[in-house]
Amino acid sequence: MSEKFYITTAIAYTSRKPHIGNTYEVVLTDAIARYKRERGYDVFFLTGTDEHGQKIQQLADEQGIEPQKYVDGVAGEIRDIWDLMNTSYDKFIRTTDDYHVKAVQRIFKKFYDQGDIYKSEYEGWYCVPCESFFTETQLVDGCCPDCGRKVEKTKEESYFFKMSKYQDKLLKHIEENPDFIQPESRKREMVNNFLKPGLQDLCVSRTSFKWGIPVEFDDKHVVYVWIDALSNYITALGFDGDGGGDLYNKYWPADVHVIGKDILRFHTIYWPIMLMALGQPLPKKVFGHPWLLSGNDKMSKSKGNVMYADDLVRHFGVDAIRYYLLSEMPFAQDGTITYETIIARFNSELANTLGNLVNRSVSMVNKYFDGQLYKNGVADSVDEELKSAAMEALKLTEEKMDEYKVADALEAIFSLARRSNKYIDETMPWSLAKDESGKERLKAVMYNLIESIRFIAVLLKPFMPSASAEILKQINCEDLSGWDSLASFGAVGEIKVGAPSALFARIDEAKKLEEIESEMAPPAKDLKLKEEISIEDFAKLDLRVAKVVAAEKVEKADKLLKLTLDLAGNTRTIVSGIAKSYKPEDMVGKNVIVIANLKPAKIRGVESHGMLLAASDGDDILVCTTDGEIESGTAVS
RNA sequence: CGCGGGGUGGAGCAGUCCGGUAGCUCGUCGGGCUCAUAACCCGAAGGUCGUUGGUUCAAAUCCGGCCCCCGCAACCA
Repeated sequence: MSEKFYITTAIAYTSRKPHIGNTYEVVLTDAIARYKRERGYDVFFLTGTDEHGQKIQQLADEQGIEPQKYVDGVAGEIRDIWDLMNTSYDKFIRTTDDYHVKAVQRIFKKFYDQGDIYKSEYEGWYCVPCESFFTETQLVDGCCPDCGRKVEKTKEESYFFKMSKYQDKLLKHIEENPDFIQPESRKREMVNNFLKPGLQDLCVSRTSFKWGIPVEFDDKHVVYVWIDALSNYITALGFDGDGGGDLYNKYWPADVHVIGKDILRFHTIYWPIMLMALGQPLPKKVFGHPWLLSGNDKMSKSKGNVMYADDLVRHFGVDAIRYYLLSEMPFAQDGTITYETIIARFNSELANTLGNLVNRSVSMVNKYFDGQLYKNGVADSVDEELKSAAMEALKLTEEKMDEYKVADALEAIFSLARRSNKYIDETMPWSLAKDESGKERLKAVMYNLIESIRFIAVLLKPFMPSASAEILKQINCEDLSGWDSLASFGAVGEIKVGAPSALFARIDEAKKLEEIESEMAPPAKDLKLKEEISIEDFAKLDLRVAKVVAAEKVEKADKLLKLTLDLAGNTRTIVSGIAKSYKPEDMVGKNVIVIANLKPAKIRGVESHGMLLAASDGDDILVCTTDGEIESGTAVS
């Protein structure tokens, strides 16, 4: 019986359509899953969606529909994208699935019954207009991160999980299993930041929203994300709170959880502790992959740099995007994606190196031998070199994939493609074809070339399934496409190859960019205006021009600048949350617009007399200024 | 001194654990070839390996100081 291999992605949150960065995870996991299947493992590949939470309730409310209907829509969209990317998951779990809900309720109850969960109060900051809780660190300058208004300290009844009870056991586990957290650098982060200082108890229920799995024995509460979402890895296999059926017994523990580096803490601390509390074995490995950045920035809606899988696939094709994602991402550092780099890699690697190799080779076999391949003993030293390059590519691909270094594995395969191109130049088939005396040698050359291409195609299966199949079809080797057929170079028989056709047509960069540009005209956004006000309301604001005469950072506050302003000879101090975007020296001499009659407030111990106007998209802040010089103190209306 | 990562030819990375000719892909320039998707092959230019001190016969690599960038900082899924 073959060895089992259980691999999972994190479940995707159904708040909105996932972007290409989110999609990367499932493609990466798919490549590993497909590779393991090729190697003969009995693979179970799980993915799915996380569908509960306040945010979803809010989004559904905004659209005036039931949360269930909302998540049905988004989950469908996510699944469509996963399918579009040709991912080979065995199960797609949704946290709103019946069996999951029931199992989570039992798990929660079990924790409570055995004393791991207790009821207490969760202290947080509450924004009344937004009806939302925030933690200290979420606040922006001490105000609501959504609306910018004041928040008040509030208590909410909550259930807590006693994390500290298991921390020593977990620390021991991590130290005894050096491969548990990958990459290694993340492990240090987890251990030093969280485990060594001692774990705080984790809040595992909420009363402030309803869209979640109800706590059976206390229906005011819903299970908060951790227990709900993380449990999916076992409930998907049929774990029901105490044990599971055949699937669970066969596949658990997971061989690897593939997740984003941002949620590593939940998977390497909270999840193992939950499993310990359940008396179940821990996953063997947690791999926190890096982020895919758009240019130099994190993809975010406000930056307008979000890319989606379906758009990219429409322009470049599924396998080209799979290839880009898998080859571009380093193992432990963030990767980047731009249209320019996609096109550059597409042309140089897919079209030139790989596509053209297949095309020129198949063309020659057709041209010289009417497509017929001959196996004869004629050999030269360059043949040996090609052969060992093929065996080396196989060996390297396996080595790298066993460490999940997917980009390195692809590089090894393309290295064989480059070597094969070189082989053509070394053997000069066109020259051999010129007279009869070269024919026997030419047969051998064509044979070696096609065999090398077959190696490439088989090796590419986990990464680019369709392109691989297309190559195998062109060389008529669909029956010789198993990984085990690579055991020796020379397995292909005296077959007849098919007709050549371009695998990846070169892209005209300027033309393609223009095409993309014209499509990108963004649709008008919903401005979500606040309620209408009268001119009298506006007149209450006293806006003035002020000149910044001095600026300094506020101590122990990353985001705050203390500004000294001049208003027609009057000096006043304003504290402003702009330090992330402006250095103190940038501000000096600038004209700014201030609300001059705002009630003074103390921020980080500094009295602030007014507020300056600035536009912010959440990350970048730009202060409002005057379009030229004007006397300070001048009214603005 | 909160924790962690990074700083290597124009771009992106490897090499650093286990000191000893600085490697790969792309780009640029020159040459070759014509089977092929103006592609492929060869060659060249280009780097004080962030900075500074130390250890050593020898430092990108080991040790110390400093500078810059990025992530995380606990319940934002």
